[in-house]
Amino acid sequence: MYHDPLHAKLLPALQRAFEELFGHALDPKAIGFQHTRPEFEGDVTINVFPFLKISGKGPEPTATAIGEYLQREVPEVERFNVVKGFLNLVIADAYWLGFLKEAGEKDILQFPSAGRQVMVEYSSPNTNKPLHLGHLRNNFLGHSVSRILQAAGNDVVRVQVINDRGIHICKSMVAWQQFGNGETPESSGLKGDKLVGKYYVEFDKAYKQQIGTLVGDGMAKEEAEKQAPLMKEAQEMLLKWEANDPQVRALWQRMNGWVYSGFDATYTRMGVEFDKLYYESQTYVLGKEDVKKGLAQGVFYEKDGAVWVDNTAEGLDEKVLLRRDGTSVYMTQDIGTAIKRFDEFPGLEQLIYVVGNEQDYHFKVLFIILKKLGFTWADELHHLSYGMVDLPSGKMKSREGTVVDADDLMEEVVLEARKAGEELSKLDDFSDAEKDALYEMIGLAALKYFLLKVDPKKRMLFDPAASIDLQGHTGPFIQYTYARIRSLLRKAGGSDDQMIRRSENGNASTATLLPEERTVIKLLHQLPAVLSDAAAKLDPSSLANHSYELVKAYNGFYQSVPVLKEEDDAKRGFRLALSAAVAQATKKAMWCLGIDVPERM
RNA sequence: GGACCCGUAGCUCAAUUGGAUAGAGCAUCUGACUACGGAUCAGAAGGUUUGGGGUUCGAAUCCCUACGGGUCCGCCA
Repeated sequence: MYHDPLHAKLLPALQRAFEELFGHALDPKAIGFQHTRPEFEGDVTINVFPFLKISGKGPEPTATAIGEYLQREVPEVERFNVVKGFLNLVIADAYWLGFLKEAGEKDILQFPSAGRQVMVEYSSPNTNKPLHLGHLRNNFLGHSVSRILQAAGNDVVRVQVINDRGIHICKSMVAWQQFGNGETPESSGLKGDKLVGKYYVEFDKAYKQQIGTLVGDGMAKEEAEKQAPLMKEAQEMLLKWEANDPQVRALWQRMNGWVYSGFDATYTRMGVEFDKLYYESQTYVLGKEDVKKGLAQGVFYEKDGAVWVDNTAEGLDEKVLLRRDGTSVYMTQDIGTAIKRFDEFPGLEQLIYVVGNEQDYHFKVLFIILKKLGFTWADELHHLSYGMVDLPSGKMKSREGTVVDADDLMEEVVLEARKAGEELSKLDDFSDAEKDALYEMIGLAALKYFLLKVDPKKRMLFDPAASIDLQGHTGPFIQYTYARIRSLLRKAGGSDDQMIRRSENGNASTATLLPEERTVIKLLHQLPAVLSDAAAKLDPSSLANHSYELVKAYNGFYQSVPVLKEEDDAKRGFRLALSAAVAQATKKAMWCLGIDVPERM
């Protein structure tokens, strides 16, 4: 748990103030500190409206009384003003300078370890289709949340479940057998996941034709869907797979192997990673015993030979957990997998599922069931539910071919970054390899930032043109500011350590902070609280937006205040230290988003 | 039929979770380059926060309602 150091300083004094002035204890939670709006003088604002009943006075006398007390008792409070019911406190420069020194000496975005283990599950693709734009939002979110939690002092385990079994895989396999002529990734030059995806589409096409023929012969559509030879073959194959038929298993492993190497390439380019993989072919048997145990305990009940859970008391429905034939459903295996994870990781305290909001209901039910089964950790399960990504043309539909492929998209943003870079950058001394790496970094920053800056729970529109934009509220804008500061520091000569020592000199003689400097320091000062909040809410967007605010303020400062050109050594040192601190914090904040920053661009 | 999510500038998004005159970017217009890096900065214009009620010192935010957009509700995964 992170507490804003400034608020922590003010709170005890406020409590004393309430005792002494109004003879009333103050509930710490009732105080809502806010940042003073730029149009007023001050740094911290306290709204006194909630305390009028306690004080027995009007808003202005109440605020004035508290302000006078704080100014007298708290050294950091230099002066104050009162506007309506708002008490604006001006914090002394010495406080901000002290904070800046701290920001130079340590990573303000790395909290001490709390020894708390957290698992984040994300990505979790099917092996019959390549990754698409929706997976990008999922992966960037999951990866970013895992890094934010890590920065916030947690021990994070990243996992994914690979859906490597089932009728959909068999469809690809059947189609490959029939139409593939032994084609492989090597022979076709296709990425493995693309090749398998191609046969999944082939299956669908041929299957539809067969249905059409049968319906033409007078068969009802539903019947035709079942009777089509291809579907029968796929189902037979699934049975053989379940019976461990060696030939089917061999083909299955071969084709899944292609998919995995394809996925690996995509993940590598995306820059995401996993500590442990779960495969559904192994986990789908889990959960049955747990459900039976629950049945014996009376948590579940039997009806028509199947096992059910009744969630009507919770405002939900009844749900089957084991079919009449004793086989499990999707929910069963999710129950078993969750239990297995807490067994495998005895120190695990929290489990986060990054899954689209179309599964809100599923996870609600899952969490209720696990709670009913009596697991104490059930309260620490979270569904990080995110909205769908829409295209300007509407929803992505695989059947209509309007899916945006993840590999294609990454290729495109990098290409755009290259185009822009060749016009803008002055990096003639860069080798081709260095340029490649740079454009890769910039293109992916544009894409990641575009997807992460929006509140995850909201449905968002993916505008291809805007996503490759490098100006304004974008990832590359932040990268540019970073590179610019690094350039400044290089020109100043010396390491960051020297900057910090200079800032100590600066402390003594920088009597008053310029407004531009103050604005930047305050935004920097807020950053740890933003990180803490992002970790608590599992929301990278707040960190993304705040990082933008910070570098934007820095650019304003940079444009109007001289740094290297400043002749006063103390002032120059201080401004360099401020720049170094912004660069360092920005780099870490971007790391939390999974975005790299370049030294030059 | 039932449940859940969303609706903010022309467009894409913010708004410290109930606080001050609702802020940014893009697009449009105006200004700043023999540059501490112009992928930048300064400014203008752009709003009945979907409509209507309510709660209170105070509402984009909470409640009710209507409208609009989306999702889920299978002995599928």
